[in-house]
Amino acid sequence: MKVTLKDGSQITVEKGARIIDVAAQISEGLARVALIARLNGTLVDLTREITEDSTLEILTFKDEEGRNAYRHTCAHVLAQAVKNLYPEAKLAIGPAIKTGFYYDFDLPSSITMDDIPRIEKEMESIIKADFPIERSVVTRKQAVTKMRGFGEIYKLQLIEDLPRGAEITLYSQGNYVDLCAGPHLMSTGKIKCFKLTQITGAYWKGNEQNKMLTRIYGTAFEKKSEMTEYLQAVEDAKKRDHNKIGRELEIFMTDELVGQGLPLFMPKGAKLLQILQRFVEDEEERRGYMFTKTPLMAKSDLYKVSGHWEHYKDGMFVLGDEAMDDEVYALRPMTCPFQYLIYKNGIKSYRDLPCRYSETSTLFRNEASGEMHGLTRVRQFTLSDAHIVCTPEQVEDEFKRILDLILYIEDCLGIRNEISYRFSKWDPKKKSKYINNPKGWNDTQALMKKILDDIGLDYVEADGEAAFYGPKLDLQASNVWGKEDTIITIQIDFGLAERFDMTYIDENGAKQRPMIIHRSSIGSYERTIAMLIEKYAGAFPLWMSPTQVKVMALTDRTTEKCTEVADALKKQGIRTEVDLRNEKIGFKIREAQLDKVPYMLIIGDKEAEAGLVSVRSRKSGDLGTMTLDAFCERVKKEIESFSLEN
RNA sequence: GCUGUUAUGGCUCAGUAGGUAGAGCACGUCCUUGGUAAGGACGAGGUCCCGGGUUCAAGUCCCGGUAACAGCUCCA
Repeated sequence: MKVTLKDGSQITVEKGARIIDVAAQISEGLARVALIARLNGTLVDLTREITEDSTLEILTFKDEEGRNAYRHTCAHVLAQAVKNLYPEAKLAIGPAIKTGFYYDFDLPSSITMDDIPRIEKEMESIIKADFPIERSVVTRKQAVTKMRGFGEIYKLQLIEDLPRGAEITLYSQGNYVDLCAGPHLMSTGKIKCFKLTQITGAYWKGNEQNKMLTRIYGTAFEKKSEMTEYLQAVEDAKKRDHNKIGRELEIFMTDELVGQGLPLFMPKGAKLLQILQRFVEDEEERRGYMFTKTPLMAKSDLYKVSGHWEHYKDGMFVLGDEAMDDEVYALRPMTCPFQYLIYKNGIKSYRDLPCRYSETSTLFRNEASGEMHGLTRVRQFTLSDAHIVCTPEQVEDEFKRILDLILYIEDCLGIRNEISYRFSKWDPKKKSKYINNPKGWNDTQALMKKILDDIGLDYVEADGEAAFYGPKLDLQASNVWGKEDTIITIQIDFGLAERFDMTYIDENGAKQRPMIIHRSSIGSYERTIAMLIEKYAGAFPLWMSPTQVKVMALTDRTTEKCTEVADALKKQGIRTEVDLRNEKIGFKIREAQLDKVPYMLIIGDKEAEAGLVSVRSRKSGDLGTMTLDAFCERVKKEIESFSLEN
């Protein structure tokens, strides 16, 4: 048999040779690290035999697929251990995930982290026993009989869900048998090190109508050092958690008297928000946007026209009871309908388009109580929102302009590398969630795809993530917990212009239907600030630091001089604070460092006499003395260039 | 919303076995006038999240609520 390897080279093997033997034929070292293989494009176990001329790629822990098989096998070891310790436990599913693996169980009684050492110990002994892992292909009937025999009710449901004609395989190791597509390692002893990290609840099949099962998370590595490093990195990431340091740095707080998902911005946070808002609004104005300021609530009638009442009522804060014949109002969950009414105030000509309305818009969304998280998921937030009403021919150019603005803002914030792009489409199977106009969807999605491909954006497509009125380009970022959130979105709306009967008069005097693009530029200030806190661990770039310079007196002989210097800096527009307290300079510096103040100016008798300031940077420490003018120039240059260096 | 964990001075946390509470930091006063990440002394400060229950007695045990955290689900 001829086997073609990944590098193109060919080797000859005996018919029926197992892949592990082929690996050994290539090199002893490869056979040692081999985990699974890709045979003719399919992932298989190393025990699979070669029966025809084939292409073969041996996969190791360095390959994503190899790593997944390794961890998936570890999930089976976990399941075997749980079954040994809790024989009544029922198995659900147990896949590998990005950071490790999990397995879902239906347990007779709940377990806690205190039970973990026992389970880990049992896993150790399973690994030590080095059970060979065997794959067997069975008929549907055999699979059902076997799983029914074990009382594995969830596995039976999984078998039912398998499409007709699908190959059904069982994997066994010792006394443990699992319904599983594989592939797996050759034996349980191949697992070198693992750790169970968490126990939580999770719905069966991810559906909240179903029973809540017990999910045990874990991770596994080939080397202990790699695992320690990974666990340490997870710990370190948590130190950047905006929800922790955002409170410590007094950027925001919450209070149960106010309510869930309603953060209070403290002076530093409010300053940061103002800095970002001014930056965004100035840039938008430069790029041809007009600003509106519209009400935070409206009668339900408005949302009935827009379709939000039908598609989104549960997410709104409604005031007044329709059943009691009250006039019903609702806090606005979005800005669109308000700006559409402004557009409709007067007849629009094609000469008025594109019409770009922007608003720094406060919105209210009644998120479920378990969803709130720091500043990233809140019930009231402020979005840099805009709606561009344009002709169909202008959509492409406008879309590109929007993306250009967004990329500029990302660069200034220094977050461009943190962001990935998702093209969110509708799900034709869930028509009730969307405006039911398949042609509209297809046309708009095709247009959006063309634009994205033209720009050459690297994006992933996602079904069922669209807005109810059109497809979106979502800019996604992950937080320190590895959870992904939408930071910014651009949406092409083919539905609402019709609902609101928005028109423009074309060059021939005929009424036409415009297209609308919904977009944000910096996203919601809350969520973006959360992201910035985590990105910079609270040490914001100079241009957005709430306090840019702290002037501190060495002794009370220099208080006057310090005040003078601070006033001069403030006059230049540099955000400055003074520290005249009766404390040692080391103490004041320590406090300013912990506060992440970019620059500290220290003024003692020497400086006062020489007319200089002693400069310290939070990043590089003591920079020596210079004139105040020289310092000002340095700071201003850094601010104007949106430098991310300091 | 669901599962689990948690809730004690402004903050971070102790509190043993049910017997009305402690530390460090922060805060105030005083001493100290110090040169690039914590000088010293003294002092003030607590409805132990809220509401019920058990008990002679509840921060501690039980029930309900609220809020925070993690996961699930959701996120126009």
